[in-house]
Amino acid sequence: MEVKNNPTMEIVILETAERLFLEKGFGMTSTTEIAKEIGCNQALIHYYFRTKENLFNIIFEKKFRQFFQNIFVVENLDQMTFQDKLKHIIETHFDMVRENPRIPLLIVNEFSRNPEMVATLKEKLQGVVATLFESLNTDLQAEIAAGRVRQITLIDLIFNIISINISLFLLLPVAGEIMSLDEKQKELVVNRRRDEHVKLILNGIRS
Amino acid sequence: MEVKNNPTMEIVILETAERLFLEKGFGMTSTTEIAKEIGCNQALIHYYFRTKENLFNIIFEKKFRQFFQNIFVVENLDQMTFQDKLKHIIETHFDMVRENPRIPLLIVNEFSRNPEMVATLKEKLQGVVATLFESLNTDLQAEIAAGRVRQITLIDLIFNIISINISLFLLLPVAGEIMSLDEKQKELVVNRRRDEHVKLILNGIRS
DNA sequence: CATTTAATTAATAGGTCTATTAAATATGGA
DNA sequence: TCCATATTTAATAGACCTATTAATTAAATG
Repeated sequence: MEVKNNPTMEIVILETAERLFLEKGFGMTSTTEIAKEIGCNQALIHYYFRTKENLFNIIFEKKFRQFFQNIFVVENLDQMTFQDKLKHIIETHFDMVRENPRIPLLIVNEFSRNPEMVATLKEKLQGVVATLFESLNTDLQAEIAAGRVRQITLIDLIFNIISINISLFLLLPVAGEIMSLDEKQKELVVNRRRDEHVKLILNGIRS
Repeated sequence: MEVKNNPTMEIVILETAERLFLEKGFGMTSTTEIAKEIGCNQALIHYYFRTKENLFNIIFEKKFRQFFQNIFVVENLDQMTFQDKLKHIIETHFDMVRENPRIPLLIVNEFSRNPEMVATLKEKLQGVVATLFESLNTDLQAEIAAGRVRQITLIDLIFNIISINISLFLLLPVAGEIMSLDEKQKELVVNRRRDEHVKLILNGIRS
């Protein structure tokens, strides 16, 4: 017996399911539809992943990690000023969300369907971002002590960044429709907002 | 023949359906479940509302209007400074979202299920908020001209307010779970964030 | 080539969902 | 009270969904 390990079909299923789950959510996506999209037999989904729930959980966990592990990617920020660090963090986070605009919706929706899932996953993330946050907090406290930044907790600052970035991509489809924007105009808005987010956060914490 | 017009059951159905649609979304809520929750026969849902889609649309339209018509409730702001007006608007909007924390999720989800619905509804809202925005824009331009506020469009300012307010309530369930907050602690966070949002927006537009 | 294992499909059981229809029950007015 | 109308229920058609099983085809190995 040989381990076949031909992962192509398994990967095709994962990719197709990921796309559909992100587009339509768990409840509105059926294994029948995933199979039809691929052009294979519906039983094949269950052959590889047993249940729809299991398939979803694999994808959800991947997306959850992807979102939270890369929430703030930082390298070589040591010699920057606090302002420049922050600008870099905001922009990097913005770009990450732009590349994964539907993950926040997936997470929020999944949480109301199954809160235990998030509870389970959070334990696996403990300490991943802790070191960055610690270093950032040292900087923040120094800035506050120097009177260059108003009194604010790191958690609030981070919440501000995440909030403003993800809500843009949550709202953009609806806002674009209401304001009758085409794709080209939406792209312009996104680029303008990228600068605006930096200004808002940096100005917003001035003392 | 007499118009019976006993709306109690119709109202009970609407209220129950609204609660379930807000909790679980369109796809994960069945008419069977709505009926079971009420304790009536499932056919009754269809007797009053014909289809699940129709029932949902009635509720969605109501929630959509509720959210956008009251997006900025303003009365007697005339003699206030721009800063105080803005503070008042942010806090009023915050409180409205706090009372209706799941409407944004409903709207965002429904949009990806059926974009035409939002397109249809937007026409009915044209001009509702236009007058407020016009008056606010006059103030904003004056502040910018006076050098008290940096260069920013009204639309970006409004987007900032809506974004920061709604994302708090979108993220709070997940964030609360990740940070292991109980209901009491969550309430404290919400109150702290209310002040933080005012500071962030007001500081964030300083020149 | 023959045989074993893997991948894929066809068929289907069992469940739930939406929507309809016909029958039963309640209600209000003459 | 009796009748007409409104409300509610029981029953069910028809579709789709998840998951399993058995049969078929493909691939690998000796």
